[in-house]
Amino acid sequence: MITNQVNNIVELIQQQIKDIVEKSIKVAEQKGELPQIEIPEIVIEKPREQQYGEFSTNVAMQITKQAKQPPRKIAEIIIGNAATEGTYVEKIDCAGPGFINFYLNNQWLYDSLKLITEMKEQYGEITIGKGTKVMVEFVSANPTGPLHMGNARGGALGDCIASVLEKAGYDVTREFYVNDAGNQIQKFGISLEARYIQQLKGEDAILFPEDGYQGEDIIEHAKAYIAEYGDALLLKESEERRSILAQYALPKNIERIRDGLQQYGISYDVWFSEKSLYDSKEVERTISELKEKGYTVESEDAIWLNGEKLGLEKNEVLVRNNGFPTYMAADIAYHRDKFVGRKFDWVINLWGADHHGHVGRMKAAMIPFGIEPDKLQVVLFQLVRLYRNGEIARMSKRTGKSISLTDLLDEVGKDAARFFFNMKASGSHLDFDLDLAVKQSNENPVFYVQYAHARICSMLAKLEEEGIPMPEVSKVDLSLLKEKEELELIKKLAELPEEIRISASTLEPSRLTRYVMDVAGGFHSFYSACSVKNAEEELRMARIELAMCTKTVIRNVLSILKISSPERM
RNA sequence: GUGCCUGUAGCUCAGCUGGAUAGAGCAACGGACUUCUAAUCCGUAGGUCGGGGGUUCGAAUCCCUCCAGGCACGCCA
Repeated sequence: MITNQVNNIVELIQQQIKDIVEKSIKVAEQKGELPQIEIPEIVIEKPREQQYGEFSTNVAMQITKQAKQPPRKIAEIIIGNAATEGTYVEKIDCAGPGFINFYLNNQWLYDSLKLITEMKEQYGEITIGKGTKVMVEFVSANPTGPLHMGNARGGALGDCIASVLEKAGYDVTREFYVNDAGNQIQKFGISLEARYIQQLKGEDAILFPEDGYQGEDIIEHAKAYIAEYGDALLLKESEERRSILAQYALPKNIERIRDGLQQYGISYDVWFSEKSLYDSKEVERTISELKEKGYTVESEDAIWLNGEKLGLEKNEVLVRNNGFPTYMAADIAYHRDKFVGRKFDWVINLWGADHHGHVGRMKAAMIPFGIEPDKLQVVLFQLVRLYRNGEIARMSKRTGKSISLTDLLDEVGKDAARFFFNMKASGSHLDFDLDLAVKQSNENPVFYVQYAHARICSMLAKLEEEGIPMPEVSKVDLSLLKEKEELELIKKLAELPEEIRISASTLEPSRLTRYVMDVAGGFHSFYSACSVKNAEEELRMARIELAMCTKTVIRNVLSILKISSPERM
């Protein structure tokens, strides 16, 4: 049944079932048992209850009106005409109000194990992306200070979304947009200047701007500059002084951000500079194009994006009355470049939920350039609350400052951080329990999963030590695996490609985190119910094969999440 | 005030393109280590799916309304 084309057995079976149903309906039409039916999209689902088989469909209920017969009757007719030869389907019956339930023979499970053994680290890879060029832009933190918890969640989410899309066959580019131009860089310079003067001439020498960056890191930059270059800037014009200080500190901050993300397991394909959009006149060009196409209005000495024409609630300023473009203008130019300049077919942005107001505007702003707005997709994630000792934690234990990504990594480590941020759907609020993340106990799901992997490794090592030969899949009789725990575990393993498919299409890698917890649980149950070492030789071989496949699946999922798979714990 | 997100077991969350008796982990309680790692396993208990209305053969899921929490409504980004 396995061919090189098949990499998702669950999908294959669902297709088989759809074919069975469609053909059966056609046959029934010919026999006159059913009138001509416009067959709807056949939905195959997994029944909650084991007793209802592996898959079920509700077509009989969907076509009740067309068939002019009660659903159970229709189901009986479909079952009566179903041809299951050459498929994994063993039995079909009808239950409840008219569900058609499909029971499979175990061969699909054994074939899945063979598939895992053949594909190894590639198991789980599918081709639904068909090489589509997709960009995932995430974190894109302001380089005016350290990375915070929002960046940490966005980083874990964005990176894992990118990985999942790669597994699903997309051509993925990870990008960081560096906001190295515009207002906040001005503010950065003003803040640095104030700290610089305060360092040299005392706290009261200059009033620190109310909307300046308050962080300690600004003071540290000022001190570092003075240590390196002294007080010569005091003699310069303010504007030049600010610019020099900003240009001094900015690269340092970007470097720190890069290092922090590297520690976190994230590396980007592209670091895209906002400033480059000004330097290349791309912002200007974008604004004139909007103007030419009639999407702008001018009033109060400013140039506005015509919101009404784009179905928006209000107009948005593109060029201020002082002649400087807004962030919005630069962002439109940036996204135009993603599609028009760099030819991405699909662009995914990860933004904190506080930016949700910006989503509709940006998508609409693509229309003037002939870009389908839905090609720009924004994944919003809710913000993070840290808990320590059962209370909201705002400050770092070590530094006393607000908790940065680096602090988090120091405190809980990369594995726990990435696991926890990917445990919940992006849209749900996240309470991050710092105590739990480092707890080495069964309360901590990271350890639960990693322990399953370590347990397999150690078991296999022990068997090898005792001189027990490792199996060759072609010689193993997998059909010996028929204990409940064995079958449950294999079923889980067989679902990986389907889990990847769903995670990719919903952009929810959290699904995989929960999946790998299930796999680990399945293994632990198998482990305590079925002895490998003490099984009769043939069975032992099959069980070793199952354990090795489990190891492969856990590794593959953890590697998507960029979490380590320890061999011993 | 307007818009968006969230509300499911004691806690943290799945399920939400409508389907069969609403699921999982943790916590609680009771069991299992002379046996391949007990960082584990097995079992028990736990629910007005925020409230109320509606649509439907059927609603946690769709519509309306109210309540609670978060966020956004800048010539900030």
